[in-house]
Amino acid sequence: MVVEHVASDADITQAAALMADPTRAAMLTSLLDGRALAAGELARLAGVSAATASAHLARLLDGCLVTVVRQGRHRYYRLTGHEVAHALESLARISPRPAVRSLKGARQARLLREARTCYDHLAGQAGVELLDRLVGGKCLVEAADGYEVGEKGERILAELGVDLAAVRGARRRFAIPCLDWTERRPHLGGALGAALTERLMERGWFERGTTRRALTLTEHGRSGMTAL
Amino acid sequence: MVVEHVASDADITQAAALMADPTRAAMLTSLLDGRALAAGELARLAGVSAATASAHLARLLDGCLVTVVRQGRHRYYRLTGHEVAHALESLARISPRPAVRSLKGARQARLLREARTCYDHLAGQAGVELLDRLVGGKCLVEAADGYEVGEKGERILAELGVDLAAVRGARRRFAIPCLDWTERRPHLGGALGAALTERLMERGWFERGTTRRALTLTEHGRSGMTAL
DNA sequence: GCCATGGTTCGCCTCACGACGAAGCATGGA
DNA sequence: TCCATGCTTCGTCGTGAGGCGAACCATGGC
Repeated sequence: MVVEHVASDADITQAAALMADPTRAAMLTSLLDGRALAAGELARLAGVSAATASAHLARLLDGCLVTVVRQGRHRYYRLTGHEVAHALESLARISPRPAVRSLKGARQARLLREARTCYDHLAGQAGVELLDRLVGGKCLVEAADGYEVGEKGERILAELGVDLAAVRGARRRFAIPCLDWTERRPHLGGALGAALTERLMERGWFERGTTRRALTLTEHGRSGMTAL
Repeated sequence: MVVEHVASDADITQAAALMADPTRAAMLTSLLDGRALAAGELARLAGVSAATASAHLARLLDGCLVTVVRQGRHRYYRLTGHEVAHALESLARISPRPAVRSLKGARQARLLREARTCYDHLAGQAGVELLDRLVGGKCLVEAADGYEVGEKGERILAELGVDLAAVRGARRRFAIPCLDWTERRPHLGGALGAALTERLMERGWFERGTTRRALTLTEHGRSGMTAL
């Protein structure tokens, strides 16, 4: 009899070891807001090669810290659940400085939930609302392969500056529902989602926050959104 | 710009790395109940040599996960604060099984708080109460070097089967206050604390729990305690 | 069917970490 | 003063984890 609490210890070391590597920690903290990110995106964020990232993601997957969803040729990784996020936060809270950062963190998380970019298109509460309004107003109609643009939609998108012909020409799915991981409902992804987001940014509907992927809906954007 | 959240990441990896090693995890979980344990005790619990344990403890100290108190030739290590305990618990909660164990853990922690052994003497609520009663009843009186036994004390200790002469002959401090890390008040340590605890166990005041260091105060013990 | 792109697998290298024994300090008791 | 004990420091060794490039699958668009 050498060690007590054997079972607990094993669990702790397994999870802790997965979080102990800088590369994996960068990946995990990037996923902290609940989004799902593609493997390549995570590799870029962590600053490692695709091969290295793949190995790390496989280990995180094996340790049940993340789950993966295949979507086309992408694999979207996401934290398994709030326990993982919770553990990451409690670890970050240890050492030098105390509670100050946690307030900032909570505020930042809230901002990210309100509106953010998901890779290159709008997500968060605002993203989900936008898709709701576009579909509800028959601007977009569900199609076999995502969404198609209705008559009213063509007019509105043109007004917003979206070049539909160019969007259709992109080497990319046209308009697809993308599951929003904080709202658990879809927002608009695909080439159209990206182009529309770009135009809305240009027209001042949103402003970039401190985190770069965090967005805030401006007054102008709010009135534009309700007018849809 | 490669990695976001740089500061957080660093903190996470540092703390996580310290918890990721099985030896350190064993030490940390042994300290989870808030006690302070001597370096040698931790080495034994983790199943490593004194040299190895020393190196690990130095790292834990450096990472601010534990603090140390020198007491004679012993060095008592203890978790820095509840954040550390919290992080350990949240890590243990990840992976395979969900909440079931946490209930068991909470129960066990409560049992340990009520009564336990601190190396070889009584600690926890019962340990603190015992010292309170012994001092309150003038069985023990404070001395320069801890406690001395009063007239009434000699009689009572004899009744309980404590061989005072033998205790005084031990190569060890006679009777000292030992800070109880869950109650934050002293219980009785030293040779007398150990001998008295041994006698009380023999007389059935306490029964060993599942964790071996956990004790439960029996009815017999309860009446004996109040009669002091 | 062909190419471009996103991910994974494979093989190799490096280096940091953990383990131990022996030796070195400190403390406390006789 | 001397010894026993508790813990740390030092030197050495072995293993394992992380990093990369190249080659290998899978998917989607033309």
